[in-house]
Amino acid sequence: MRRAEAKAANRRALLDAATALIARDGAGVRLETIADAAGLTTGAIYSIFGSKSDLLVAVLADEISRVDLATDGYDPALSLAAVIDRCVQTWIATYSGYSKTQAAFELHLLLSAVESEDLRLRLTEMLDAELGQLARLFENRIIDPARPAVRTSPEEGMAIAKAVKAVLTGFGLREPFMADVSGLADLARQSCLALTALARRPGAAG
Amino acid sequence: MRRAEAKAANRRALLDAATALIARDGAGVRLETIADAAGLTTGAIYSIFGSKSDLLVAVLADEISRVDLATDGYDPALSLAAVIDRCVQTWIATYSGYSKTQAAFELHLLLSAVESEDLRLRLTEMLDAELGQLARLFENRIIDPARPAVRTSPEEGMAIAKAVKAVLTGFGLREPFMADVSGLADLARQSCLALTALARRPGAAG
Amino acid sequence: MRRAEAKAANRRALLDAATALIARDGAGVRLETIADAAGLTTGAIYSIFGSKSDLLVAVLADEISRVDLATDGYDPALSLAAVIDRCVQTWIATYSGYSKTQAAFELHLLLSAVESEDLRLRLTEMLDAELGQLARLFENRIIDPARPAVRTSPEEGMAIAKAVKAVLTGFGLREPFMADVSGLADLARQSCLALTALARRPGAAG
Amino acid sequence: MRRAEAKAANRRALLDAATALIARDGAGVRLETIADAAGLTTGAIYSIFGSKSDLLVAVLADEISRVDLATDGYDPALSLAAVIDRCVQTWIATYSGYSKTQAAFELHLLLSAVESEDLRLRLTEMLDAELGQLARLFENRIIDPARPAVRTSPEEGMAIAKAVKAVLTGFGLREPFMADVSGLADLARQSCLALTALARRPGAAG
DNA sequence: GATGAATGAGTCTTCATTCAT
DNA sequence: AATGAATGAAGACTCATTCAT
Repeated sequence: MRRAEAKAANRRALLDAATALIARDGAGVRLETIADAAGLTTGAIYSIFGSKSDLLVAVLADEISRVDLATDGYDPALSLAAVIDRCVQTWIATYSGYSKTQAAFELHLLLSAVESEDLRLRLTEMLDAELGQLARLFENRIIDPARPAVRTSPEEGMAIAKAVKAVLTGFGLREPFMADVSGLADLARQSCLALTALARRPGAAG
Repeated sequence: MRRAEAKAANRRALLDAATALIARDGAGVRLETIADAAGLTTGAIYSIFGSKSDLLVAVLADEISRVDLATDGYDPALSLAAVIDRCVQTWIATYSGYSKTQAAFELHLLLSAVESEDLRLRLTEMLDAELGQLARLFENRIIDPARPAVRTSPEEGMAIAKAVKAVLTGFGLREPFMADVSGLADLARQSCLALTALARRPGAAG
Repeated sequence: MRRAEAKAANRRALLDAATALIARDGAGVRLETIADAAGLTTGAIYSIFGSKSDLLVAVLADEISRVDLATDGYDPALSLAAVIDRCVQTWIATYSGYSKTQAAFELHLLLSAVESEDLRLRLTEMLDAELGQLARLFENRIIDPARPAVRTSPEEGMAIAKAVKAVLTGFGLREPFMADVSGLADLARQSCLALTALARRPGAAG
Repeated sequence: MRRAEAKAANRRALLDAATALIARDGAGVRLETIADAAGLTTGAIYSIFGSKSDLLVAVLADEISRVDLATDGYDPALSLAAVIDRCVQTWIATYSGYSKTQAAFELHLLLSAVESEDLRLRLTEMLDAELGQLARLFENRIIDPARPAVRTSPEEGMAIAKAVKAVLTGFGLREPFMADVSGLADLARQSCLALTALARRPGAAG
């Protein structure tokens, strides 16, 4: 089984090299650059992934699966705000932690997917799955600690998931184009927390 | 001065053609395609703009200046929520109105800006100016109609401007990758309105 | 007659600008660069010269006519060596005097003429005329001061003219590609003087 | 090692095609023309040489190395005149033998080298090496058969080398621009032989 | 399974030239 | 006579992809 092991190792090396290079230079990186960084050749990419597009998809899936892990094991007793806060913190830690390259990475991939129908469809699938996970995290949550019986509906969970993702994506995308980024992470956090309003029922306001 | 007029007309024709084509096919469009659509030749693009990169910048500036016009003339008496609502409505009308092409257009431009340092710098400048306009729109606004004397500070105006822009950008970017987009515009609107929470002072909550 | 004067002035300005720029950048210079340097536009070049090729010919003719002037008025009593020496001195003074740009200029023109049949033919004509002048300068000259009656024949004059021109051209062409150019002008001079041997008859050696 | 062989063969085919085409059409030849003539594609040129400029350098180096071979194995006992004569004969045989194309070829390369700083520097290096070889060929040679002990110094060898090269270059360059080229090769030969005068010491004349 | 040399389609850019003003 | 905006043909270079080894 040496062959299989070697192939898996090469696969991982290419994935890592691609992730780092896409984050730095965008999805426009040359395959040769990626192959060189992984100590292989472009031919290996075709042996393992089949095409550049497929490599991008694999890189994206790999990245999303890492984030997915982070959405596991949230205490069902946490309030909506607390869950949102943890999600955002995780997101910020994940993306800012890698000194902005990770945020750039996702943006690069998302944006290049706009150009490719093939990539777009697969990405839609993956993002939808991610959204579903997030939505489940946000449903059946206490909205107002003063009224613990009132919980978010699945629809509200999905709405909040979409909104949270949009906010994080938006901040991530805008960040490279902002002259003053001080306090931006905190603003992103506050903005996400403000989204709890999406679950606040008219009747509850009284 | 026929010459100047002709040049201005050609410039506009190229700008319009480029805007439409970038929205449809991305910033990767061939210059010849743009030139053909404008009834001119690639040489004209170089005569007028100097390079493809400069054409992109011009298209972007042109587009932003159109949006700028939309931020003029807001009644100073409007509440924060009302102003945000109007902004979002304008944005939705502008971008959704063009059946997704405009959103795609901005994303395409952002994409190419991420790849090009030159473009990124100029875009930063333009977006900063746009953010400033928006911030001024949101400052000194009534937060809670019940207490008309309490107004948003310039800092809050800027924070809300950044957040609103992030939300709209995020929804715009995510939209092409969502399986179910029904009610998305309304969700975007509600999300932006939720951002009024960014101006709600701790002391005011009591 | 203002028109004619202005045209002549423009013609001269373009000629000077072209000469300087070709010497610096080669015959590949853009017409716009030349026009700019002359304070005119490319259209003016077409009004005055008709085409780039014609401009190059005009520049060349202009340059040769300047050198022609230098071949006038040589004392018929001078020996062959003395005449050669004066020619070389003049050449060196002319070309080195302009801090190497003039030599580069002629080389640029000669070399670009290799590419264009049209230019080549006209250049052949002009260089032939120049060669004829030079040949007349070298014919009927005293070869050996000890035997003043023995003179160079017209054929010898032509042969020496061709050889002198070849030597000067060769040094001029090689010069930009030499690491050590110290003493090169003197070497060129000595080489030309050595060419007097072309007129030394076998019988004269005894 | 079939791969390496194939690559070497392709390299040679491109070099040969480039040499022939540059001689015929100048350094301005299209890469596609060269590739076609070699039975390859432009991509191969980039794979093997990296750029057009590098191809030109390779062609030049290749050509010079061929001439280098011709400077080997000269009998140390030959007199200066004899060595010069052999060099010139070789040169004439090489360049005239190819019915003007080789001369044109070198001129074309020199031309493009004048325009490109990069090429110029590399050419300077190569020509300097060539000059060194030639200089060694001319040093320690008998100047006057009557006085075999008197030999050329290294400095004289270098001076003669420079002069011989200049003469040959000059004749090569002028040749395409001469109306009457009959006897030109012989004139070039006689001119080079006349350069032995550069080694004739004042004291030796008595 | 990996190599890497070669492919070949794709596109930006340059610039001599034209011509309406 | 000069302007300068536009033309349009030409050509270098890139890079994802293929395939014989």
